[in-house]
Amino acid sequence: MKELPKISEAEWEVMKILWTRSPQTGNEVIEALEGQMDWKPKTVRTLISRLLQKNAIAFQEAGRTYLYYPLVSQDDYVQTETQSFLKRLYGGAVKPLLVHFLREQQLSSDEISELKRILDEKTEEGQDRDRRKDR
Amino acid sequence: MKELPKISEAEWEVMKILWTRSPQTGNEVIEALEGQMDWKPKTVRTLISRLLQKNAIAFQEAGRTYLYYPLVSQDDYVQTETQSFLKRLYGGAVKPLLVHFLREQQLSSDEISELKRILDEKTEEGQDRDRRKDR
DNA sequence: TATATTAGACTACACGCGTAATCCAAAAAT
DNA sequence: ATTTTTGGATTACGCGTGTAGTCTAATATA
Repeated sequence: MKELPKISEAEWEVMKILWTRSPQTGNEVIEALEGQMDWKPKTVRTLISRLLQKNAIAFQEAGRTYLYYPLVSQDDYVQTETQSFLKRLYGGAVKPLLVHFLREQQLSSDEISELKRILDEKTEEGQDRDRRKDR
Repeated sequence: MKELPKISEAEWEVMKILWTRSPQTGNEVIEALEGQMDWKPKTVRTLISRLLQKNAIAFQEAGRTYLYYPLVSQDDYVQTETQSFLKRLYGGAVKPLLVHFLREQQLSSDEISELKRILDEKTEEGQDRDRRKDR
């Protein structure tokens, strides 16, 4: 897998805007963040510049202005970040986190059912793998 | 809940040492990190100082040297960090993360069984709550 | 055409962090 | 007693980040 540029917390907000819709002009991004982030327009433009430098986004020229769009997918991002987060806090072991969350979180019956269904699928795969490799 | 001091990644390594055993002298901490982190002793001492300033740890004097111990619990920490991580990446929604991990991770049959058991418990609680509040 | 506006480029600046080195007083060693 | 070692305090320094402000060239406006 390729190296994803490191995106800071503030930059992340900009990325979210561009992930939900793109391409957008700087002003559109600024507007989208308004009232939500309480940032001066210049601040947003700085963040955009930094994301450009990091190759997290790019632009096409549209007359006198630029249309920005993401170069990395949110999924890739969430994936990698989650991985490193887990490593840091849970020593890479996913189960403790899962246990923690299954226990602590408010989950609706529907959600619980869905999670169980997923686990059932995993059980089958697991047995499959066990047969092939572990025994 | 009280405010937990912000602990950086490097500082976290020091905290882990003190969480597994405390109190410890600076040298003990340095030794415990040796070979694992490739930090100069002075670096570790800097981290210790910063943790003191942040009130993440404290010490008792023992003759000419100090014995350091944590002031915050690892559990509290993991909890808060996880919370803010989730908020940042998953918009606070836990289910997508759970789905993601249940799907992607290698889990043993035993682990899967345990997770299912937990979900079963939740189902009961959920029905309970439903009876009391939702209907 | 002269002027005001504006998008993007460049500059600013303090604070946290990673990564130490230097300084100093007290203890250990000679 | 003098010298060496050492734990802790203080200082260093470059990079990333949050949070903008200034500069400039082009465009919109009067």
